Amino acid sequence: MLIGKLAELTGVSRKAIRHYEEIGLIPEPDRKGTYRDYSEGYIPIIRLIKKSQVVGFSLSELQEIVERKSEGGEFPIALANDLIDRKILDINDEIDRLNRQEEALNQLKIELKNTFETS
Amino acid sequence: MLIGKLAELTGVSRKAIRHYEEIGLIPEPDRKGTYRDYSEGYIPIIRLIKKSQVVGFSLSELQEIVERKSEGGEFPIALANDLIDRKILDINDEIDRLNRQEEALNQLKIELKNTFETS
DNA sequence: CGAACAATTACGTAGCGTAATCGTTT
DNA sequence: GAAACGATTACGCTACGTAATTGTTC
Repeated sequence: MLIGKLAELTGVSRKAIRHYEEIGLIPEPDRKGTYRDYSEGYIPIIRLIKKSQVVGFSLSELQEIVERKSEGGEFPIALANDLIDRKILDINDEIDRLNRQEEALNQLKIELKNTFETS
Repeated sequence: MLIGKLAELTGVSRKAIRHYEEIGLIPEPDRKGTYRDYSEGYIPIIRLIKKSQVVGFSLSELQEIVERKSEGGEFPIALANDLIDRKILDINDEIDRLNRQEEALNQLKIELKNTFETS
């Protein structure tokens, strides 16, 4: 199928799909003339990338998993679990950071009030 | 003072300071020959930028406040309060998003387990 | 041949870090 | 003249969006 069809079926833009190819995340498909010609096998790969991004993974973090999937090997469960566990830790760190930012902002509000309030 | 001194006094890199100038966040300083020559007034401005970044503000969000400070006008309290309130809302949205991501990741772990576990 | 689709650059986004090359001040 | 400091490009990073221009397939 052509790139437009793959984009439609996966909900991922043509530009994004070409981007994945450019950075070596997915293998280069065959060409029908100058047009990229994707096999059905690309559908689950693109979908996996999309789903993974939604839960916070960057494209570089997906390299190894996607590679193995593209090679048709079995899904690397242990690796996936490790990535997930690390990502959960990262997310919690980020949440903590944001909570501290919020705290600091509330402090700032109070300081501004005390400094400028005409009471 | 030269840029190295300003960088040292504020804890902000020379490159960052030049960057603020490039994007019009701070006014162009005088030159002593080809060297940038900063007045004392730049110190609080650079420090304000740094502090604001720590609590989550982007450089573009600081444009208006920094401009007024550079012009020597009085500090725009109402504007600052609005920015802070909006930022707090943004942070809470982001925290919610991260919590949903974490939830999704935990779901994913369970699914992987159910799918591949040899029990 | 025209409609529909695709291909290939290339710039923009945020905020600088990191060279690389070269001029300046003491 | 050397040491120390500064200046000016320009590329790198994240993940594509958005043109702009041009070729291709039916």
